[in-house]
Amino acid sequence: MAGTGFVTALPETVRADLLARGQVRSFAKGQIIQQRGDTAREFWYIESGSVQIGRYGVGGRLTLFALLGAGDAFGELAFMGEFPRTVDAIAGSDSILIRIGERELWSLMESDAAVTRLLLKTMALTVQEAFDLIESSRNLSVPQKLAQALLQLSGNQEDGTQVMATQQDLADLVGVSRVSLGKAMTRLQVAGVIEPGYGFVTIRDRAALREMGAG
Amino acid sequence: MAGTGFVTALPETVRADLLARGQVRSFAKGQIIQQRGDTAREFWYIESGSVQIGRYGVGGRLTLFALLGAGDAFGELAFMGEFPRTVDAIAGSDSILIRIGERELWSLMESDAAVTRLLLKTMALTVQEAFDLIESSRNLSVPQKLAQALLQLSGNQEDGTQVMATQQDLADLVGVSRVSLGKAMTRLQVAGVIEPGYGFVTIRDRAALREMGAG
DNA sequence: GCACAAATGCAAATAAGTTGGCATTTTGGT
DNA sequence: ACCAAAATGCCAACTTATTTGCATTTGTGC
Repeated sequence: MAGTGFVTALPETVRADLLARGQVRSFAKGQIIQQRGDTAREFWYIESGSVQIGRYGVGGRLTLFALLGAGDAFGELAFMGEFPRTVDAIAGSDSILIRIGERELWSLMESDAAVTRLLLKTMALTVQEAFDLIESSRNLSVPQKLAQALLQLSGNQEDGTQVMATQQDLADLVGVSRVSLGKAMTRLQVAGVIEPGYGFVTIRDRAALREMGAG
Repeated sequence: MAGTGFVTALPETVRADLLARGQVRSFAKGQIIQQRGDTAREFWYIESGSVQIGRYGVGGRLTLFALLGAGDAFGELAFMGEFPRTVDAIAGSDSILIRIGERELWSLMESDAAVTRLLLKTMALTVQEAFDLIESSRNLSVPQKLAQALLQLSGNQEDGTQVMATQQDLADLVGVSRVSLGKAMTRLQVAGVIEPGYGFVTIRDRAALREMGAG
């Protein structure tokens, strides 16, 4: 369980607060949680399941910015920016989310300065990771980009973790075709750092993966 | 004069405050204003000149995130995020900047809530534009990307404005080789929407440019 | 106005990725 | 155990962009 790091996981203390104040919502796989243009300013915490953050362009073309997992949160963007949502959020699998409304979040921020600081820091981090994504998408080969994506998706787990994502998911995230991603996958496999599965990828050697992503 | 919109221009009232509290610094073309890893948390306002925001990777490879101009500001990122700079800032031409230190900015934020809100909104906007950049870099052709970049760089000026940037600058910003950018430039030229110059580009038809960038 | 640096123009070879289509494998449900 | 859907593997033609190298133009400083 871990996101791309795009929205960092919240500390336990904050999580408890959110669970207490928020409402539980469940979403079926593929269901839309929010879409571009929504004016509702809500904050979401992922209790279980996974959420895809991206944009559906013309022609059904999908641009993924992040694959979030349990423990991740999202929605601080429209909240801070005071403008409509500019990204779509879709349940990547059957998921249970905690919804925190605008008012609840404000009061939470007031009652606990740590929450505010966290949101700010999170947003700043988001910018950095967006920059990282831009930089890597320009200067790295597909295998390298895949290596980085898998590192992020596997969080800080030990070797042997499974990243639950199809090759299509990863392709949308990395920004290449499924064909190219498949080839990159094979490259990483023969290098012995990962083991492809059906709907998931097993991380064999994080250290080597990190090395490939940097090179 | 206008930036990519990455960091929106500040309102006049705030500008006056900054000028009053900040220190004037001048930088020669090519001079480094800040670089990755710097721990100083400063906020900069561009009085005149231009600033390149990006990263110098291995092999001297440059990834530009924004070309800022007079009226733009930058530096709120490390400020909010409370971590070292993760981008380089370099004077694109002889420039005069106003430096606002960490303490001054804090007091400014306290004395005027509008400043805080502005910084937040600016940062949220930055994220959105970073997402825009990612999306367009994946789904658009080079001419389309160039059209978008030129639109941003020309701000809201009327037709006939000159964007001061070399083809190499634009290539680094758009994320393609100079050759590819040159071709795209020609395409836009024959379409009659721009007129390339030596070190600058004249915007002939913003409406048409917008249309090309979207298609 | 001359020399030099910077910026642009151009072309062929090369590399990388996409597209579209189809076959194969795996999984979950009945 | 079987079937349908989902995911993966694979191929060839095509498109796009990069690389390398050099020529030409434009601007700047003496």
